[in-house]
Amino acid sequence: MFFKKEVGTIVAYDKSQFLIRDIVECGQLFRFEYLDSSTCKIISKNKICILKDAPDCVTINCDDTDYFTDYFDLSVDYNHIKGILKDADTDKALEFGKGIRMLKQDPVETLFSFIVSQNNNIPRIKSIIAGLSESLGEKISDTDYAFPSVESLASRDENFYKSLGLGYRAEYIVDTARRVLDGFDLDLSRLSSDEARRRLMTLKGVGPKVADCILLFGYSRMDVFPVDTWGEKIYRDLIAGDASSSAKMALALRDRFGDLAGYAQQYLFYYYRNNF
DNA sequence: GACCAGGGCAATA
DNA sequence: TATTGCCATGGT
Repeated sequence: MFFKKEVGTIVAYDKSQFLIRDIVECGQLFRFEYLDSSTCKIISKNKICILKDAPDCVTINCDDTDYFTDYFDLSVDYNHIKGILKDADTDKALEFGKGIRMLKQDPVETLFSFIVSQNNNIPRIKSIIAGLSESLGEKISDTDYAFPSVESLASRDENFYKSLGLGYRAEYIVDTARRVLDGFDLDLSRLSSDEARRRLMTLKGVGPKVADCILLFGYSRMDVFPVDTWGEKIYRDLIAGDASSSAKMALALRDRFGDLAGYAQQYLFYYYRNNF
């Protein structure tokens, strides 16, 4: 155990496996904002936390310490996981992103966020999601808004989302919001990851890569390995010199890392994206 | 002013 | 089943 809960604060003591920068910049999260060089605000669903970096620890200020203890996956020892994943191919990535936590994000927020993410860059994804939240989300502080509910997302039409800069993804948001309201079951707990992936892919705007991101970040399915342009580079370096179809590359990478594929993917993605 | 971005869809073969 | 062109928009 490397954390302590107090009233309104969680203290994470082990900075060899908990670093603000690695957590927010490794590509899993879009709702964060640096307040100064050592302070960062994260909004998840309808909850806010403030992370502060200190010499020997990181403090997490929030109203709901139980929620964020789970959110930051604090009961898991990531140094143990890194020990299992460590080999000549992963060594540098594990060290580079040593402070990563796999955030347990809200399924609805993850679903819509990663529909927005397709063929898009991270700064623009962040600004679009901020716009969605400000225009449709519940106000939760003087300056902050919750991620919109499915009901509010379904209440607007395609033109509204185009005006927010969503482009051709506008219809995906409208269609998916209506599907969920119409009874699409977001409880995937009884399904295998392959079954869950197939079901998510019946939603418009959700293909193999986005489905894997939703499973990994929204459902804590660690046996998936989302493959995008960076995943392709990782495949070429670690598995084979030539690229294959994204489905086959994802399968090969899953096969290589097994139940820890999702962790491996995050360390490798973050390392590749910042070093190549 | 290209080129790219945490890709997916629909039309082809 | 596997490939190909297109898609809106803004960051770099």
